[in-house]
Amino acid sequence: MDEPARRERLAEIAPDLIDELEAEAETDEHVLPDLPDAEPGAVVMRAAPNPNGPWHMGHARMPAVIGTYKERYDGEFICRFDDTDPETKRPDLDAYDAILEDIDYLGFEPDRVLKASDRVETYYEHARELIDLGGAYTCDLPGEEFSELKNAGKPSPNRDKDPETVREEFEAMVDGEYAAGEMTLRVKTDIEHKNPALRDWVAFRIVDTPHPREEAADYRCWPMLDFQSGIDDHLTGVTHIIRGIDLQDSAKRQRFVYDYFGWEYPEVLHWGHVQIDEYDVKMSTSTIKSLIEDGELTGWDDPRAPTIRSVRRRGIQGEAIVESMTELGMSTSDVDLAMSSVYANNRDLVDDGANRYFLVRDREDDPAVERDVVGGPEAGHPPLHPSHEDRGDRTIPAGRVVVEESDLPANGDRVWLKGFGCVRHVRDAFEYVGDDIDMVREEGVDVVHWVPADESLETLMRGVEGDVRGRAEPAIADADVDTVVQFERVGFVRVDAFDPEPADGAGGPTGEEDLVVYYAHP
RNA sequence: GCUCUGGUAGUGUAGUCCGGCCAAUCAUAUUGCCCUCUCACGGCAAUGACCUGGGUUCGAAUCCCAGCCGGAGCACCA
Repeated sequence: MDEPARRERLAEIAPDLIDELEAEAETDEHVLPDLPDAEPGAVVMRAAPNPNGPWHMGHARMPAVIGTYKERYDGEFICRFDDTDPETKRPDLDAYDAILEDIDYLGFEPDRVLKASDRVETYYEHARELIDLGGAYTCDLPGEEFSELKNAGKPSPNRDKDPETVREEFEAMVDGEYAAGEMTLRVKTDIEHKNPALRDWVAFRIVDTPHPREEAADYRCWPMLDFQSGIDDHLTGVTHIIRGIDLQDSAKRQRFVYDYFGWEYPEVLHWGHVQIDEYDVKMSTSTIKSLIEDGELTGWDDPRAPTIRSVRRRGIQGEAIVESMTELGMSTSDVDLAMSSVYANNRDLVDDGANRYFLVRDREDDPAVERDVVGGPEAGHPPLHPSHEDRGDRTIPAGRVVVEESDLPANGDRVWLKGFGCVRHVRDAFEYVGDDIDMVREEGVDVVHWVPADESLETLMRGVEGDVRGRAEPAIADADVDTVVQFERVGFVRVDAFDPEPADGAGGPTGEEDLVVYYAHP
């Protein structure tokens, strides 16, 4: 009895059990916990990336989780670029679109896209209001001096300035009358708060370096993340903030501002850092950036880089990443994501569509070896997909063939060239023995992949572990660029290009190849 | 140093709030078997965990205390 039949039968004998079964199946699909106090149709969340480069794998967690909740609660997904530091975390002008593209690849589309650097006037207005409420003061103490006072629980001498002076000095900050480091605007919190991290934090500071965006290049007085983000979350109606544990204290800091304004703070969830196994390269935007600049990596989509673009180029579906990311749950402890989990999800997605081809690898420790085939048909005809015979067969010319050395049988032994037939290794040649499949089924002859020596394509297979060269069967020329195929007994790859241009960095095509593929996973 | 926060199989996760149905769930991983002209897909099975020590209790992964180990913040970064 198959699944639908079983269900039908159950519906006849115990209709109430069916409801129970369906209810269970539904909750099981929710890998992520329910959001606290979430009203369907009234959930607003934001991803707040810093646009300082394309995303690495760790960044995928935010859109994956927000997007998944958005779908569950029919909520809103805001993408807000927190680009308020033109200097130390200087925005990269290409990164805004690069990040939106990465989100799109993951299968989500933000309902709104905002840039903090467009909203500076709004932050100024709220700063003025906060000053009038007595909630902020201008402070000209050097950071180190303030830090000492703060750690001792002692106030800055500027703390009790009257609002008029504060207002004047803040306007002077806005007007660019101070140089970097000369003046800040601090939020008046509780200078004796038991957590030193919350004491009178900086809301605005002066940055001399102009913002790279032309629209924002004239501003010198910039808000700090906690101020900007706190104001924006309220103004854009964010109901649920999801962020990393590095921002654990942010909510506590921002609450002081919310209290001054009489606002209600959103629900907050924190999660730990994600580490990903399998990569040698550290998962950090700046590290990857400098490796690319040094030519160690061929770009953001180099298969050795732990970036979204890299796995995308390898033919891994965004959905596979989203599934793995949501499976990580929402725990506050640091987690390791096993790439094998992404691979397992991806195999599910691509196996059915991936046509099969042969690639004979030529590696130092397992070189490709050529042999003449004596006798037998002119070509082999393995199917394009074992589960879809309707897709037809490939044609692989025999004659002189190439196999991987480790697949070469000892002299006098037999091997089955898949889709062709059984041959015996005799005096450096393959003598055709026949096509009786019982030799495989009952006599234990191994089945191996092979390609013709002459008609095959010079192939470069790029992967996490580095580049591998080899020869692909001619029929792969029928595969479209950008499709995922499976090299039997090797793994899934994405067809990247035919007759590729040479690359400049370390690794990549030399220009002599007929085909470049990117290796996804076994 | 001060302040947060966390510790369930290799990895991730459920269970912890409201103690018993938990000799602990699911996924992935690994191994073996079946299927198979792929080491894919599919099917079956095995492996493998409650940080430690006390306490409360008839009973503790769950409550309490202490300890150990980890992560984060204490920036004019995000």
